[in-house]
Amino acid sequence: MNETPDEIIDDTLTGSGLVAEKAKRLAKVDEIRTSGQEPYPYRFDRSHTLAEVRAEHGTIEAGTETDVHVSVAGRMMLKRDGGKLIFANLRDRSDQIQLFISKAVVGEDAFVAIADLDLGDWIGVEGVVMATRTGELSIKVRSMVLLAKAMRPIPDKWKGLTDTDTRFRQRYADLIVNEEARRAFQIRHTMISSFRKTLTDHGYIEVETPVLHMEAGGAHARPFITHHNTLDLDLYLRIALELHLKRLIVGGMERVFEIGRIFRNEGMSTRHNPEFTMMESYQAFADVSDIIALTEELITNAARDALGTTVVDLGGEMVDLSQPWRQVRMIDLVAEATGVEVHPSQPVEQLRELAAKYDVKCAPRWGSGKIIEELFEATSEHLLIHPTFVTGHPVEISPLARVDRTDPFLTERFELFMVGREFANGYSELNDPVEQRLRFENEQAAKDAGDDEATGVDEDYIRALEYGMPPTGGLGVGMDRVAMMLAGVSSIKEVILFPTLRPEVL
RNA sequence: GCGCCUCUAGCUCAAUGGUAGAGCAGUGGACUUUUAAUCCAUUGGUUCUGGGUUCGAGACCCAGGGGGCGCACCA
Repeated sequence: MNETPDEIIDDTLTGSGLVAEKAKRLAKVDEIRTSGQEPYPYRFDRSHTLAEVRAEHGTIEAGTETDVHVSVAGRMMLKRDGGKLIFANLRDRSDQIQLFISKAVVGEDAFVAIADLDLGDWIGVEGVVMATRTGELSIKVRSMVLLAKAMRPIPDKWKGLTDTDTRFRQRYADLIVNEEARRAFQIRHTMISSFRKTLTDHGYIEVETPVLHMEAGGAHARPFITHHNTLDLDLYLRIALELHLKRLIVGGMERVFEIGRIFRNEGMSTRHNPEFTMMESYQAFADVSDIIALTEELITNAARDALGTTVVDLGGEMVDLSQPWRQVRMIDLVAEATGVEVHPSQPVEQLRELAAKYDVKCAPRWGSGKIIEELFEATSEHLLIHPTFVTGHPVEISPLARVDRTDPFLTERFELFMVGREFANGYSELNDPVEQRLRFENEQAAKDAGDDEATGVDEDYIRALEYGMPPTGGLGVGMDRVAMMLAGVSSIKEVILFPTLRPEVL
């Protein structure tokens, strides 16, 4: 190396790779500091969001200028330099508006500073609202301050980012350039806030229960295991919200819900992320029929709030959610699909034979109820495009649900399906502590037999039930899937800001 | 975990086994009503990594890595 450091710097400053680009922008920051300006000021007072500017003045006549002064802030997304006149596009969260920068108005120094901005820089401007000759609403800039210098170039100004790896790893960059990504997360936000409103309107109160569990109960799933040092105790990240929320019903809170992250140590796919968001709600004195009605209301309201319509695209078919949703028993769907009547009271051998016809492989310990569910999944689930409440799940696969008041082999339970996917699950809650203990013991037996998704006996939960839980209806909704449905996307990663990915090799 | 596809400039994409290119971004210049501004000039490469075949590899082969899709898993 016989180059002097100066020569090296000169070299990077004349190149245009990423390293050179960053070096140029760092040099600009130095220049700004040298000139007595602050490249990263602490705050900026804005008078309007861009959407407010548009709402208040969007209709002014082409070629006119108001005397309305505004201060706005955002990221500079485009710049069209015209010698003594610069047009730039400024974007904030709410909207995008054109900036009209005239050398004669801002003066020589400010004009040079603006011309020297890079796409992606955060700026605040003060000026008057106007419309150009072509009618484009603009802000005639009188002064500009840099709010934060961008060191890296933003991705392609009109094709955005397409590489899914980069989009999910660098979500910040995705959000800067991809309008659809911003839209999906706006829909997700509106949906969640709609759920909160519907529930609180019904007298529910929002609670928070532990993420760290002694026993990973409330669902069948492999848990993540972690360790608490002080207690020297292995703990599980929750796989469901259910058991703690029902303890609160025992405590007399009557109507509770939680929207929370749960964790399942299982495969990842377009529909599965290891951590995802569940909404669970429990209502004293209610049964499954009340919960079915609530579920319809929650999802229909969410569509109306997030999309402005109850008509949604379900796998290419436009469906009005405000129409009544179908209810059908799981055993009836299986009978419909196979032409054979099925019931969990049947001998397991009969169902095994039927399962074999449909290529459903049965584990030796499965009973009739579990096989019926597998048959349902193999033959019927994927056909349920329109919203459908599948009801009457066998007792064997529903350890926390109450037995159907007319059929001791079934439970008062439903799962909601749309586009062939499960969205929600609810039931009349089992509140008899003696029966609950028996159900847990069956689970324990399955666990002992090697089922690593089965749960053990939750003694504290039994103790809670022994204090008395009123009749209760409960619900669980996979919020990510509702968001996917409303946003019209086919991958769960499109509605999770930072989906789980393998570590990046830098 | 298995199968198929994919990875080239900051971004979006090209390139019969034969000198790695374009558009945007960047840099220099012209322009006071642009809209992905336009026009002229121009810089920029570990072709994911490591091996191999070949006179010659971005391309073909092997191994590894990231991602996508499908299957499995997910009551």
